[in-house]
Amino acid sequence: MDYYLEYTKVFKALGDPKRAMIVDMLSCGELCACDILEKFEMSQSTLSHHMKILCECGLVKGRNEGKWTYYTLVDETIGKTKQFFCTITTDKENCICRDKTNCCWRGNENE
Amino acid sequence: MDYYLEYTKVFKALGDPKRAMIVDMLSCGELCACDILEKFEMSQSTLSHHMKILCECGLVKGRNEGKWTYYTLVDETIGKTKQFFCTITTDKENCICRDKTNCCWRGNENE
DNA sequence: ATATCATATCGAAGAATTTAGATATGAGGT
DNA sequence: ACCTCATATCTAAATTCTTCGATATGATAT
Repeated sequence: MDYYLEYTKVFKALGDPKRAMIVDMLSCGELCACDILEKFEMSQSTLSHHMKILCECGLVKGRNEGKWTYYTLVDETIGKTKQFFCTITTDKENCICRDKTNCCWRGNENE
Repeated sequence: MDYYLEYTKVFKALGDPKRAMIVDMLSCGELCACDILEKFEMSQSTLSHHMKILCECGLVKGRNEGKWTYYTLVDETIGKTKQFFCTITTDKENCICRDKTNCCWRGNENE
């Protein structure tokens, strides 16, 4: 069930309004952590934590330049996530609802 | 910031692989709770809790018929959520990154 | 080499989420 | 009326998330 897990990580990352807002900010181009921090009322360590979550799910990537870290959105992940969202919300031949086994999700056994 | 909050609820709901899988199952049409429960290794009360979260964010709605509850996806929410996802990941004139005030997210003060 | 700046990591507290068992509700059947 | 079935709600334990202060790291400037 890695398939679901991969994309639910992205959704979980976007499930926090501050992180969704950070993504929105990055949609117009690269920003460094300090630019983002300026806009929010949160500590530097909290922002760093949120950026890590956004990076770990693949939605954002960081680039170091001198003492700064610049962040950008990752188009490929965005595209794949849109695709995933469409897939799970659209009728289809090979949907899990037609799978007759009763084990489509059993925790971590297949990870 | 109700705008972000509204959709981040949907993402949070989809941020659990079991719930994403339930949505996938519903994509081919209405199912009752017992149909869904059959496919998963989870207790009835846990499923009921997950269905509540999916309903509360507007992604799913329930319909009672006799002793059964039938669930379906809500197309309108799906469409709006796609739109939101596109908006926050696409460059745009009125992006919050161009908003010069430094208060775009301050917790609940505007709710 | 030392000081400063930007960012990351650690550690801990509090809040929220996930889960299941027990119980409640409400519809149907006998 | 009573029993059973499907689902919801309550409660509580375990886990995960969020946040921040303190500290570490690593780059640049003096």
